[in-house]
Amino acid sequence: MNIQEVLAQQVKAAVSSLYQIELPTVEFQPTRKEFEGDITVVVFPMLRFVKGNPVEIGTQIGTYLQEQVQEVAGFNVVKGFLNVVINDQFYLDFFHSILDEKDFGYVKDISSDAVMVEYSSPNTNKPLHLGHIRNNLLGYSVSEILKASGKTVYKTQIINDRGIHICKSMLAWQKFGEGETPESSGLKGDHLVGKYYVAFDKAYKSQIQELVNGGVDKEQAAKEAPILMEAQAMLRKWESGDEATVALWKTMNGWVYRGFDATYKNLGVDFDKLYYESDTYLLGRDVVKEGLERGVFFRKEDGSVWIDLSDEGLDEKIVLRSDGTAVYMTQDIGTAIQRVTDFPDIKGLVYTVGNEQDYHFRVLFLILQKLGYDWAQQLYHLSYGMVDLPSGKMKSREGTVVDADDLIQNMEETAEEISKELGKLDGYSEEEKKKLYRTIGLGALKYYILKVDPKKRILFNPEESVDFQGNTGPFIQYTYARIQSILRKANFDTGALGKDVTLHPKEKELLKQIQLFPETIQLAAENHSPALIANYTYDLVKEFNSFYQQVSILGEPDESKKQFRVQLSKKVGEVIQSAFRLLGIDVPERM
RNA sequence: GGUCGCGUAGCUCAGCUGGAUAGAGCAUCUGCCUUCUAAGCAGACGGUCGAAGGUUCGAAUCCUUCCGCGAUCACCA
Repeated sequence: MNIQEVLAQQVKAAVSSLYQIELPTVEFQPTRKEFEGDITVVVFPMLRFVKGNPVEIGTQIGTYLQEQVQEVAGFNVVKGFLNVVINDQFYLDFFHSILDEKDFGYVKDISSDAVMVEYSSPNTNKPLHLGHIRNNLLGYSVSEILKASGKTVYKTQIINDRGIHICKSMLAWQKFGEGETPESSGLKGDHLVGKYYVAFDKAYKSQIQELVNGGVDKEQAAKEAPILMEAQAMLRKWESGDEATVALWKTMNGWVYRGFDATYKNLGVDFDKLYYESDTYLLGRDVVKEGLERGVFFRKEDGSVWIDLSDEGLDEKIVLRSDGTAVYMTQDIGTAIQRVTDFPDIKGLVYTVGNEQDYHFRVLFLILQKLGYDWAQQLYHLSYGMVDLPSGKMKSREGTVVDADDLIQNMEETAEEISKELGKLDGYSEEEKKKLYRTIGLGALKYYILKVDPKKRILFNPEESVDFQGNTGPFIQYTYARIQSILRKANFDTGALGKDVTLHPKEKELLKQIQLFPETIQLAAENHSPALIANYTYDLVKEFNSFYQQVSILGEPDESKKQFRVQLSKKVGEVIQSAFRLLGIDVPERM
């Protein structure tokens, strides 16, 4: 039981004993640094039940607590704030209780109810960029956080492997590629295919211009450009199963998948189950037809099928085209149902998709509810803000993107430069160094993105790049490395570990912060927010560095105290590692 | 135009279900490496929390209106 739960009961008991009144709740907050105390009881809300002067009431409750509760060592009252001092023993007991616990803070008995987290879900016509990185990091991290909070989690993605966008790359490759392959060009598969996506756009634009110069109206030119019409024809051939087209599609998608795999591996993300749109794009149609019979949907005169959501404050939305083919929404209905069929233990789905699709997911969830699926109550759109550049939105076809692979490589190179300047890596082999640069570079990038509230849009300035000092990944990794350095030099003697040492204020602060880890994980899981983990870790690390600076660990003459500090440092290291694992960030032994 | 989101220090961000004098980092300026890693620590400077009303003992936080930025409202995905 943490101190807040203990005190809540005791405060209620105090009020009951002093005033014969039952309080429904007690409000707490951490005591501000400028006052003495560890936890603060806010008296104001009690005034609704207990009439009187807040300072007097606070003092009376404080006196009661000090007399009756062994953990309470003292108190003071400022205005309506009762600051309670908790004795060292409480924190020491807490520390001993978690000393040997592995993965402290993680929930160990995993619920049989599962959650499926979808993330990444790229189109297969171009390489991944910074926007995808945010998506991947968020999805992966939220998955890990949900696991640590006690859920079974399946990570998945839906690969958008069909459609006009892919035909554009295919067509451009046919026209301008001269048989180029990843092997012949030395290009990564996704980059090669992306190159032809850009090539298509260039040709398309110049054809439009030609038409316009020839006197054609601009809008019409955009529809009639020959290369676009060719692409549309190619899509029709693909849908009719034309062998040559399908073969080319398979070949080029294969290149892209190998490229994606490399990037995913680089980023350190993975998936338990993949879904391909080409496999599932027909599935939703049956459901829609069935829903039509049950009156969930209605048919318009031209044969198209719709749902009326005006009762929910939304509009009518199409779910099937007049020619009977599936739209985006149809596929998503089918995919959701397919997933629950494949994994019957799923009680919820988390969709990691940008906030430009907020409306789409509101509609999707409503439709699934109206179709009567009980799990539809548990759907969550993890909506995140776009990553924009100072020049504006990233657009693959115009080449204005920060490429994922390039960015990762840049980060590693920056880490290498800084490491070399600092020159602390004597004795490391080239291989070890390389691995370390990766750890640090990726750590900087991942932390930079994950520490921001997912809802907020990120403005990424490549010129200024990502910091390595202050509230950053490397700062936290550095602290971890420092701790490991101490542990390498320390002799462990748990027998000498004192159970009744007097705590230094910094030690107490550290223990308080460690104690917050389990609830922080729960909070992060409820809010689907890795940012809460990042900020927690930062606070812990700041606290440790301050401790490290003020208090000598290995130089402490009292063996009992020294052992305590060594063990405390070790625990802080473990929590840093556990927390960073939730963010998908590695920690180094040295740096 | 309707709907949704965002607006906190020069910049990037915290601020939990309303609570004490709104916190960090970067940048600028001071100190601290003969002692456990200075990617660090300690400090200074920097704020009409977009604006105005309202609710409350108490508002950055809740409500209303307005302003700014973004997204979205397709038989595209």
